[in-house]
Amino acid sequence: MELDERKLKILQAIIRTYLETGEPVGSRTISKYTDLNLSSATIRNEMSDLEELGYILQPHTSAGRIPSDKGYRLYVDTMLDAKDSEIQNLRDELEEKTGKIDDVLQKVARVLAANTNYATLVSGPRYQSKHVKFIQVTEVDEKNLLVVIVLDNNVVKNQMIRIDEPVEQETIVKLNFMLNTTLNGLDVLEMNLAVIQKLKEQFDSHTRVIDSILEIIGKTLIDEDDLEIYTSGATNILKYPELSDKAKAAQILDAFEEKRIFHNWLGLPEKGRTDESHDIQVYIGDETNMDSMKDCSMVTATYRVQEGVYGKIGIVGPKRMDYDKVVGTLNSLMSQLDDIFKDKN
Amino acid sequence: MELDERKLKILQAIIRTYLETGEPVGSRTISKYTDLNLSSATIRNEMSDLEELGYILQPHTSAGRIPSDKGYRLYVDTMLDAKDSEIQNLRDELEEKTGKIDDVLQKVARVLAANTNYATLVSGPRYQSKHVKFIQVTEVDEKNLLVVIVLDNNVVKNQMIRIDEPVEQETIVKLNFMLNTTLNGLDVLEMNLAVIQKLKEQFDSHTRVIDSILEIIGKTLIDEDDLEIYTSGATNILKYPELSDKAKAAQILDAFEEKRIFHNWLGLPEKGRTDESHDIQVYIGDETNMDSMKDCSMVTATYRVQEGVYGKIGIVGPKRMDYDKVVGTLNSLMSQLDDIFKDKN
DNA sequence: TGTTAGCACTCATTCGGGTGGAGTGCTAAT
DNA sequence: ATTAGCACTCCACCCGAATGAGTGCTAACA
Repeated sequence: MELDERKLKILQAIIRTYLETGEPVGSRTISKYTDLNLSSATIRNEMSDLEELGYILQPHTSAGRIPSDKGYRLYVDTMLDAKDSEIQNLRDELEEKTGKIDDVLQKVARVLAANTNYATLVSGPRYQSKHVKFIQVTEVDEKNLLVVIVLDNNVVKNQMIRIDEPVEQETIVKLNFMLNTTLNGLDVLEMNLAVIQKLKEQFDSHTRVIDSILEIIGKTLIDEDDLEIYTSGATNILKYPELSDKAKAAQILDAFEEKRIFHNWLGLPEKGRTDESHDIQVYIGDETNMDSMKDCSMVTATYRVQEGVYGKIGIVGPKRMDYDKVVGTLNSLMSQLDDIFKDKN
Repeated sequence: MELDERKLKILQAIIRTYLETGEPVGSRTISKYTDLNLSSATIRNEMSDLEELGYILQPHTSAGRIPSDKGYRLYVDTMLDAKDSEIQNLRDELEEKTGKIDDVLQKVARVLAANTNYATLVSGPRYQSKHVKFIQVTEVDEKNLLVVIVLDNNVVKNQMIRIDEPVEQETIVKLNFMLNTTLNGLDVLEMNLAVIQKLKEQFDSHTRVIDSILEIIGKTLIDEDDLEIYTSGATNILKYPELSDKAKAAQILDAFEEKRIFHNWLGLPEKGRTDESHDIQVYIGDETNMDSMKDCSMVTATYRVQEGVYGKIGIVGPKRMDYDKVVGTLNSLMSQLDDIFKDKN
C-alpha cells in the first residue's frame, strides 16, 4: 500500500482537526472538512489504510482516530507551510535590555510562554572552548585574597580565598605577572603538570595560595554545571487535558523545576527536517529522549550570540501542539534575537 | 460560651484526625478516637458549640467538620508538643558543602522537600546594609575595563565596561586610588552629589568611565532583585487533593515558578506563637498575605549566617499539613544549618 | 443538669441501567 | 472506485435508587 496524494490530504486534515480540538476525529468530520468531497464511508476506508500504515490510531473501537507519533512526524516534516507568523514584534518587549544577558534570556522564556501558551525553556549560551584571558589576584584585606578570572569570551568569574597570614604586596604583583604570563591563553587541558610545577616552584612559600588559585581556574574552565536554564510557563501544560492528569503533570512539572534533566537536551541529535535559517527541530514523544517528556512534543531552536557561542530555546507542549504557529513564532523570535545580540557586539 | 478543657480536647482530636485523612470528620469518629468516653451525641453537641465559636466548620449540612483557619491557629499556638523530630541527620546530606552558599541553600530546599513532602523555598541571605569595601578597575584589553567591587559582606560583583579609547595605565592607578579613598565604607545613600562631583572633577577627561563606574556601584548597592529564592518540591502540592484541582494547582505552581511573588514574604510580620529558638512562624491561609497561597499554610524559619545576615526558609503545604512534624524538622534543620555556617566563618 | 439513645432528615457519593450519539466496518448498489 | 445503508460497538452522560456518614432534635435517664 502506498501513501498517495489523497491519503496525505486526509492525514493532514485529521491532524489539523486534532490539533484544534484535542479529541479523536471521525470520518464524518473529515468528510465535511476537506475540499475532497468524499463521503464519510470513503474516508473510513482511507482511514483504515492510514491506520494500517501506522500514521493514526484508535484509542478504542468506535472512537475517532488520533495521529500517532509517526503521523506527527510526517506532518512536521512535510506539511508545515512556512506561513508568516502573526506574532507581534517581540522585540519591543525585549527592548529594555538591561545589559545582563541572563535577564534577556529569562525574558525571552517569559514572552515566548505568554505568546504560545506552552512551556518554554532557554539555555544560557555555551562557549565551546574557554581560555584564560586575564587573571588578577588582589588583596582585599589581611585575611582575604580575591581572584578574578576573565575568560576569552569575556565571562568574569571571581572567588575569595582565605589566607592565614598576610601576603606582601610585592609577592602579589609577582604572582600576577607569573600567572598571566604562564597561563594566558591556555585551555584547561593545556595546564598540565609541567606548567603547574613551574608555578609552584617559583612560589614555594605560598603553595596553598597557588593551589587554591589553580583549583578555581580549573573549576571555572570545566564548569559544566553553571550552564543556566531559564524556564517559564511550566504550568501551561495544565491547560491540556491530555497532560494534566496528576501523574503526568507532576512528572513534567518536576522536570521544569529540576532543570538538570534538560542538560542532555542540549546534546540532542538533529532530527528530520532542519529549518534552513534557525536550526529549528521538532522532537515528538520519545524522540526527546526524556522519559518525562514522552507525552509531549518539543520544538527547539538555536541562537547564536557570536561565532561559536550558542544556546538553545525549547518549547514544550502536548503532541498536538500547534507546530505551525510555534515554528513561526520561533523563527520570528530568532531573527529578532540575532539582531539584539548583533547590536551588543 | 467558653472553651473549656473538654472542648479543647475534642477540637484537638478533630484537627489531628483531619490532618491525617484530609476528610471531614464526624462525631462518631471522635467519640471512638478520644479517651473521653463520650457518646457521639455528646460530641455532636460540643461540635455544634465549637462551630458556633468559629473553630470548625461544615462544608455542607450532613458532612463532618473541618478545622477553620481560626481552629488551625489555636492548634498551632497552643497544642503543638515540641516532640523530638524523627528526621535523620540532614547534615550528612549537606556535608559536601561545595563552598558556594547558593549550592548549599538549593540543597537545603531539596532535602527539606524530600523529607516533608511539601513544597519548600529558601531565600538567599540578605544583608542589611551594604558598604563598599574595595573597588578595583583594571584594563582587560584595549576595549574593556573590568570593575570589581567587594562589599563589606564579602560579596563580589563585577562588570565590564566598554571603552572607546584606551586609558593609560597611570590613569587607572590614579583612578583606583581615588575610588578607594573616596568611596570606601560608604553606603549608597552617602554617595551624594558632592562626592560624585569631586570625583568627576579629578577625572574630567574620563567622565564617561566614571559615570559607568558609579552606575555600577549604585546598582550593586541597591540591587534588590538579585535576592535569590531557591525552591524545591513544588509538585508535591499535587499530592493533596484539596490543592490539586487545576485552577488552584496552577496558581500555586505559578508562584513557585515566578518566585518574585515570594519577595514580600520576606517581610511578613510575626504572627502568633514564636518558637523560642529559631523564629519559626506559621501562616495559615490568608495570613500569608498572598492570594495564591490562600488555600495553603506556610511554615517559615529564619537562619542566620552571621550577625545581621539572615535568610528565610519556608514550607508550603495544605492547611492540614503536619505542623508538628514540619516544625520539628525545621528546628532540627536550623540547628544543623547554624553549625554549618558557624564552621564557615 | 449533663449525658445519652433514638429517630428523622440531609446530602454527597456510588452504582447500575438506560439512552443517545459518534464512530466503525461491512455489504450491496451505483 | 465510490457511496449509501445498516448493524454493531462503545463511550459519555443522565437519572434514580441505594448507601451511608453525619447532623439536629427530643425525650429519657442518672
